[in-house]
Amino acid sequence: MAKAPTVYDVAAHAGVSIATVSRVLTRPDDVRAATREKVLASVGELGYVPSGAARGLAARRTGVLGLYFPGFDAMDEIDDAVFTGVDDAPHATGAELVDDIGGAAEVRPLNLYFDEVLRGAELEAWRRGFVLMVGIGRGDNAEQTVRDMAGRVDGLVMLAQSVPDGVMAQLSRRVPVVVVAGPRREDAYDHVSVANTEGMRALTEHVAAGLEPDELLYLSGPADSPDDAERWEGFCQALEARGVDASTVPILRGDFTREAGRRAAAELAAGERMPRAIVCANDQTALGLMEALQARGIRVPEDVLVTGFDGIEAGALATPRLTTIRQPMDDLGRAAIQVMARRLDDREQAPLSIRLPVKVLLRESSERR
Amino acid sequence: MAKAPTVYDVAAHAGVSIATVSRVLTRPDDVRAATREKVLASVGELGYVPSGAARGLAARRTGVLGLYFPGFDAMDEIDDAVFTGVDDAPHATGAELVDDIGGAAEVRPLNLYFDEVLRGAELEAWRRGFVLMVGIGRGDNAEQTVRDMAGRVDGLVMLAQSVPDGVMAQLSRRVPVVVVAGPRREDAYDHVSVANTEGMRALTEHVAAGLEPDELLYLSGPADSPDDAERWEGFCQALEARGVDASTVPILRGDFTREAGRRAAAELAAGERMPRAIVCANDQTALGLMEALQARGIRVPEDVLVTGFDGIEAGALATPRLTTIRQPMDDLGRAAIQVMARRLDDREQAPLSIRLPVKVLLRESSERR
DNA sequence: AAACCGAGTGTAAGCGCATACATTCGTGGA
DNA sequence: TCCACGAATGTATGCGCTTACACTCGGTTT
Repeated sequence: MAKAPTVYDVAAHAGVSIATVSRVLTRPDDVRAATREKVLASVGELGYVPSGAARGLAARRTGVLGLYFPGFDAMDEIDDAVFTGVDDAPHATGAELVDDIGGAAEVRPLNLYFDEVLRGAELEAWRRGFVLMVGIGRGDNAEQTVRDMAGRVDGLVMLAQSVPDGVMAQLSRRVPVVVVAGPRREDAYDHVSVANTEGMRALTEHVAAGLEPDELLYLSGPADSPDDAERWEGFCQALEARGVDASTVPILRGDFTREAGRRAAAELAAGERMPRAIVCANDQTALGLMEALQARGIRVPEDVLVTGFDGIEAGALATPRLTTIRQPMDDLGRAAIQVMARRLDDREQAPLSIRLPVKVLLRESSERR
Repeated sequence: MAKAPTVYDVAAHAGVSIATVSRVLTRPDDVRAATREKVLASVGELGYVPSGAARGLAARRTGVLGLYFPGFDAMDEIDDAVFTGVDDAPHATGAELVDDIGGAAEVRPLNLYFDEVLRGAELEAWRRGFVLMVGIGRGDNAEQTVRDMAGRVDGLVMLAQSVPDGVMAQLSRRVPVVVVAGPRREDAYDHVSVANTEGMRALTEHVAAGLEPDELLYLSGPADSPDDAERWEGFCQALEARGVDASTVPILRGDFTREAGRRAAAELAAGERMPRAIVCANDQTALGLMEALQARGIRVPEDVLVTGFDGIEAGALATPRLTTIRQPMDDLGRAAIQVMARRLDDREQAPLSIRLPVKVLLRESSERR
């Protein structure tokens, strides 16, 4: 790795000017075939790889799109404490036998979310000749991370609420910003989200059919989640379409974790009566709830119907399988990149707001018997 | 988004030279406190975000690390066909009710692999002040993708076998390369992998204890997989340590898919006798095998023990829960970045080869009753 | 008081490419 | 044969930074 060759080296080697080398690499058709071959041969021989930095600087476009997610601080601190890594154990190797006595792994929903959106975004970016840069906000320099990214990309796709509004406004002065999964809001950004409200409304209409309002229970997510707000809105719409005042329906506040579902089960078991159907704001909570209910001898769906939201794999593997709403997370990522591409084509057009449809998956956990 | 401010704008606004602005941003301690405050105020006021391209070009370091994986071509073509996206349905929204009659989703192992490694790598990169760029090789311009990345990063972490050796050699002339999960091999690159062999050896010793060689069966992966080769090696070692010639053990060749497990079950059911224990080269295959065996009335583990390799979540949710080997994929990503950081510190040091330990998770699918 | 010193700041030279513009080449028509 | 004109190539500039080096200035040292 002595010293990477530059355009100058290639030009000299091929006996042409650097402009010709550059053209061969960016618009090959502008160069005579014979010249092109000569240059390409030199490129191959020297192992020339153009500098992205120089390209970006000269062309004022980097060909890179950024994908930024907020992270959970707590999770990373735990990881830090456990990990020893290369320096501590350079020769660590071997295998340890462990009697795994079970307890389902707590899957972190945001991660799954992240994974799928990322995959979709990467695919679409690739199709359009972009490279993806990913960043997860962490700790108090989260803002620094996203600023860094903003300086290196042609456009920034951000999960909603991942940075303060003021910061986002500043970043958007430098690069176009597409907001993913945010609340419906009138602002200057392009938005891509899923039909949270419509999905929950359809599911609720199905599940609550024939039930009195007080036979229902809504197990919510954290109060500051726009996702939860939209789902709750859908829940309310379904009831109000039947002329029911949604505020009469009992609600239990959770936080999207499995544990929240377990707590809710405990609370319900201790109370005087059990609802006939429990609509949960996400799958993790619904799974925790089912598990804890069943542990107390309460049957799903015979005694109580349970539904979730997200469509995580564990829901399909649970017993009974969990009725839920599948969000097309990978499409979310793809759509975000598509919207970004459109924005980069024409920076003046009015902000776009895309809403992707969801699928309500009816499974055994909500089956009337 | 009129025109992004540059150092010159900030310098003029703060009444200093561009060198001072640059210093405030890169080595704040070299600047008098009063000056620093003045500059930072201007930065804030103007919403200045430094250009990564210019920085990279001038400093000869980009602060970006690349993570490159090969992809499955087939998978992406399918996605393409299905996806409509923004342009086709700009106002698509709503919810569709679907009776989900089941059939476990086929989880694509490489994706999970990718997700976890990525997560670990991102975490470690962040801790060290790097940003991550991700790329998945696809189609015939896969080489172009990775070349592009190489031009934009300070170092490239690549999954083994993702590009031809020649290409990798060329790339490594430009940036340091760390190979993840590759075969043990003497070459000029840094390597990070998991203890495939040791893990499979430990598991086999446990499972095969007290069994005759012909009561065993090995259900392998594809012939060209270095992972499979290493696992097979561990399997053999375990037997040979007991003085058994591993070549006398029956073997069935699969390809890491669930379907391969189902096929194997059919084949075994049609044959004259059933082994007492089946060691599979990965979890997907093991799960497909268990499922198809049980569908034929063959009980696991009462009639036959089954083990996997990977530690995917579905294995913990299966009935019975699948004995397997958990690879620390996220640690793999983290270690790769650590090794890269070390390499960037000193480019002359001898190539490192790290091997991370695995955990053998003993669960019900291999429990003697 | 002269010479010296170091902290703080400014000046200017690139980094490696894309591209506007200038120049040369090749070709066909007169 | 010569000229015109488009195609192919070369020249030169600047993208927005970092950084080596030069410079200023107040405070020491002798």
